[in-house]
Amino acid sequence: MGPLATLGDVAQRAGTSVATAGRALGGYGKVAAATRDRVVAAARQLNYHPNALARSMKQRSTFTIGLIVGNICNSFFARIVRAVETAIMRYDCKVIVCDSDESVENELDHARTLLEHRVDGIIVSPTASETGELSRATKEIYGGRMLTVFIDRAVKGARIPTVVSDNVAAAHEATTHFIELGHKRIGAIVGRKALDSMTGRIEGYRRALLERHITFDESLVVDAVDVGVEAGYHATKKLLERNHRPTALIVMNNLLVIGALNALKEKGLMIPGDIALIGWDDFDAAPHLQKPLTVVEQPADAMGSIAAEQLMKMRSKETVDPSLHIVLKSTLIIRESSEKRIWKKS
Amino acid sequence: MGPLATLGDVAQRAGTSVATAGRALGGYGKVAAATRDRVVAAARQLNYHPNALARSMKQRSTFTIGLIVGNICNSFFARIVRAVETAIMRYDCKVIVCDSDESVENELDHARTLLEHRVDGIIVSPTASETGELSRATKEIYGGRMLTVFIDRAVKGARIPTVVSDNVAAAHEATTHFIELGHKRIGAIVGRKALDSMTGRIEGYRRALLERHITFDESLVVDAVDVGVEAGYHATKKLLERNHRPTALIVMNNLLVIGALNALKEKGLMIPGDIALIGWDDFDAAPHLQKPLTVVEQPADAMGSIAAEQLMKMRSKETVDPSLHIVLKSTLIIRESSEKRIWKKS
DNA sequence: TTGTTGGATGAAAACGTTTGCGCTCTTCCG
DNA sequence: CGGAAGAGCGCAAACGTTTTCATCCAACAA
Repeated sequence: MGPLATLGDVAQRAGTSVATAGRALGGYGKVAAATRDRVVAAARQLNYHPNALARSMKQRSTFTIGLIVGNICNSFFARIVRAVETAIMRYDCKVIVCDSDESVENELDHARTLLEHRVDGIIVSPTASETGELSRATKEIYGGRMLTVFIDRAVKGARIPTVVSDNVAAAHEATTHFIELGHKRIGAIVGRKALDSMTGRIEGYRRALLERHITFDESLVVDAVDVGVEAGYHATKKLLERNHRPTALIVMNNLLVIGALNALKEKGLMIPGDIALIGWDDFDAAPHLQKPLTVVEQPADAMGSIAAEQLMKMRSKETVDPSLHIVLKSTLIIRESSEKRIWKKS
Repeated sequence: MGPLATLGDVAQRAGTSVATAGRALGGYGKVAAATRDRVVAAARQLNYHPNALARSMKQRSTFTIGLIVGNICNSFFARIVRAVETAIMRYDCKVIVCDSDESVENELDHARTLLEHRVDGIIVSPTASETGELSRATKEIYGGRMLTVFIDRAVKGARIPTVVSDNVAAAHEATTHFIELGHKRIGAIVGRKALDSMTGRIEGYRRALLERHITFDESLVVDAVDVGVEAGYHATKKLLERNHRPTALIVMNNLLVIGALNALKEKGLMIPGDIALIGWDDFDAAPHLQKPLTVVEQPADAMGSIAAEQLMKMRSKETVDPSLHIVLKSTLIIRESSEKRIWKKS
């Protein structure tokens, strides 16, 4: 199981210098056809595989980018990962995927590691929403030395290109949809209030209410604090145990909505009879739920590939305006969980 | 945005040699406390981040492993990814996740790339089931030069440690469950027949039938050829259009079952009244489907962490029997999609 | 005083590539 | 035939670490 063959070994076997062997295999510089053949044959015999570390050191580029997402088990992020990978592949680059588990600390750890590995750039769905929380990071890593693109979430005050979906508009549309169905008490479960994407969604929700002259009741908006199934369950339960229960509920994240379903089932509430429901981010099983789920669908694929392309632009020295915000439209997919119902006098 | 600070820069600023600076920051060798402080201060001022490439070159270890899975969007694999990551983290290693998209070609491309990056080892859910198909790969990469552990699927004839779940037993249990409910015509949708995991599941299904003296009807087993939602849809449709439709259906993969649901809905068939259903791999939404879905749940977390630990053992020169097969038990989670029903005389 | 430790340091060699430079040799033009 | 051009190739210097080895110096025992 000895050590791997090196360029030196190949050169020796082919009877050339290391330089020529490198040129023959690497496709740079000039080599005679006959020499190239000898080298290639030798390489095959020795099972030669170039050492990417050494190459990267010399070339000062790793042809690798990093991608830090909140939680790979969230299908929204999984789709982003795939989209970024396929987009990046076209530039002959690789992607290192990291999972921050929605913790600022992990996120920075990963960012640091990626920096140490000298990736050419990173795409991050930032866990914090204010530069304050990651001030050292922004100086040290994001935008300091590292080409960075933010995805899914913006960071206030950071001068970094960002690709997001239009959370305000989407929440506005979802809320209006409920209002037009006659709902007046509309609850909202948000992930972490502090996340930029979440504040946008709350804002859209608020605006839609005000527009239709419904007072914005702070107590109907519950912060699940965490972004996960468990958190969604507890937040929903808390909301349902209020004395005057909402007739409709918008759950602003993929995993939270599962938790919400758990809570609703436990309470024996019917959808949409007792309470109507809108989730965030579509998923394969959504049309097959007991009541097919109405969702706000974010363009995950487009977000991923556009972010990747921005990063590749920056990598090729094309300057990209650091205050660039690309905002993509979400769409409301209406299914039965928010369908019309007959109102008993309330 | 100039180049990153190097150890040389730090040494110069601290007034020491490169060697001492390295010792101070790297925690190896002996340094006087005072010197260390000077170096650390200098490093902080210069925002020094060690170059992992250079370090790895010298140390001949990257503290990184590769993980190649079939499809990151399949929640079963997503869970494996997470499990491997958390397990590997305990060894101060990183994980590079690759998505083979269930194609042998992509898988080998990724394996080669990982080899070039000199990862310390790889965990692979192999796309092919026979050494034949990846003969070059097994020589060049898996088991050739690279520490390898297979996960989820075994490869016949490959002498490589493998962690799988007991597919035969699980399929046997699921099928028997159906038989005990009175079903006699039980259909099966498999992913790619050639996949080792799939042959195991078919075998378990077959044995259960024979045990109860039900003839094994080849035409009830449909190979979806691909492992994806679309493939599941087409395969199920094909099966349903047979003249004598089955009364129960086992769908042996996470994504296929969604496709099956699509097909069933399109045909207007009720679950379990018209056709009972068992899926493979649990998912968050499964209990909330129109009819909560009975599934075979594989221990994805355990598989991931055990595979990781095996690999780490091998990495630390501990010899691991290459024919080691670790087989973990799956469990049948019974929900309503396979519940008892009243039989009209058939 | 002298010899012996041993801790702290620096010089320099590796790790495996890529690449600038210079050398040789052929070819081709005037 | 003289000389320019340029293809083909090798030497050696990088890239930024870690590590071996030698050196220096203080401390200490004889």
